Amino acid sequence: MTEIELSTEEKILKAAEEVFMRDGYDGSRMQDIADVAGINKALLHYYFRSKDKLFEKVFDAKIQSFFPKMGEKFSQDIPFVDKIHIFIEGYMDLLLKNPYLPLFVLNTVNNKDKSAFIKKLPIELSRQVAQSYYVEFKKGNVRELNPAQFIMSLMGMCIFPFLAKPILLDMFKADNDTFDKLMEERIQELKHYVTLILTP
Amino acid sequence: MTEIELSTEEKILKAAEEVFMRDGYDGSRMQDIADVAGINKALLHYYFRSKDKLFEKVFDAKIQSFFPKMGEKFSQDIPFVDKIHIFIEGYMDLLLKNPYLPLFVLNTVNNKDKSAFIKKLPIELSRQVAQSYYVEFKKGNVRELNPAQFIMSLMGMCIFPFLAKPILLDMFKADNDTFDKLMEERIQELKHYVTLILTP
DNA sequence: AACATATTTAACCATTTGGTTAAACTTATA
DNA sequence: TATAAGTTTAACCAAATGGTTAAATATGTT
Repeated sequence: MTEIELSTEEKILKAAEEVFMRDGYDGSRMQDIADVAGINKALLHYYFRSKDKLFEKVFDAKIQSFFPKMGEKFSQDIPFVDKIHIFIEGYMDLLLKNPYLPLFVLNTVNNKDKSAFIKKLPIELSRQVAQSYYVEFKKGNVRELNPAQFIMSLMGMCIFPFLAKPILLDMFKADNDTFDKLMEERIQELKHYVTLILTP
Repeated sequence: MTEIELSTEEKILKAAEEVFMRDGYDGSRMQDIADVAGINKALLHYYFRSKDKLFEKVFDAKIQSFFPKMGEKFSQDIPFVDKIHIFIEGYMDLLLKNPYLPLFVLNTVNNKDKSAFIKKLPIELSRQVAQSYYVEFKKGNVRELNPAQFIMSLMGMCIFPFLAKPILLDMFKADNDTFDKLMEERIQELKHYVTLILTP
């Protein structure tokens, strides 16, 4: 295990990500972030002027690391159902590596002071999916449905377990590993569901 | 329109519900709740000793008003698919009347200081659904699947649009009424989806 | 070495916030 | 009407919190 020395700026961003993800914007304390980063509070304000600025940096970084990967998938010239299967695999994989991200993003867009952050989300992606659906529908390869409703369902099915994770852990008396295994299983189950929904 | 004079306690609970739902626990201010209730802060502490106590009262009241109605539905002796259809109708209806509730509950159970609140949720309901599924599966009336995965999907499909509402409003350039109509439509669409998933 | 620049810290400040106190006002009841 | 109990308020308090300042310490450059 080679210890790589992070720069102070990187240490701060890493700590801020951890704390903001765990405690939310309002629940996070600058002192807390400083402690986790192993520095003091004034240094935090030296690097990132304010809590708001720091939060925006963290949010941007997470979004950038998360969504772009998804976009490419839909450019490929393969059947719509296969695209959705690939989406499910890729998305669930990202969620397994970033289990707190959904609540983080949803809280941000629902926060009265942070609703402008909606503009940072890749909403074109959903249009891409809808367009891709219609192409395939005209070919008679998929059942008739409202693509907007389908996308909401798809997202909901993928994301929900991560939002409700504490409830599920309690319900199944499970630990993190068991949860991850359940999510791995889930990938197959969801692929099955969407096939049933989409196949004419 | 007959104006009904609410008691101070009722006014406080109503205001607290509004503020906690909108701003979350950490984002809510006792002064804010007092203002909305049209009283002053000391009176708030006279009726409900602390922010924590008040929050718990609001949480309990919302949970009580929300979940019990769902339980009865599964006692009826009708086909499993019909039970799920009735669940979708009832649940979406409750969500339309309480659009902020999902984020409120999910934030609460994910909050490090509030995870004990998980115990207040009706997790037996999901066991009831699972049991109901197996009875029907033995009769060969439903496809083979993992009921836990199915329930997560069902909940996710119902809840997700309400969590992502600000994003959807922006995406569709829609207002609240349009959103509600989209959700009414969604009831039929979801009933269709679960039929496809469950029918052998 | 000398100088400038970047980094780090302890001490401090103003505001916000949950919560308290003591006094005043209502209401009902003996 | 006197008294007790419940209700309401203004003023206050201590702790927490985001943010600032000025001085100290490294680091690199000439």
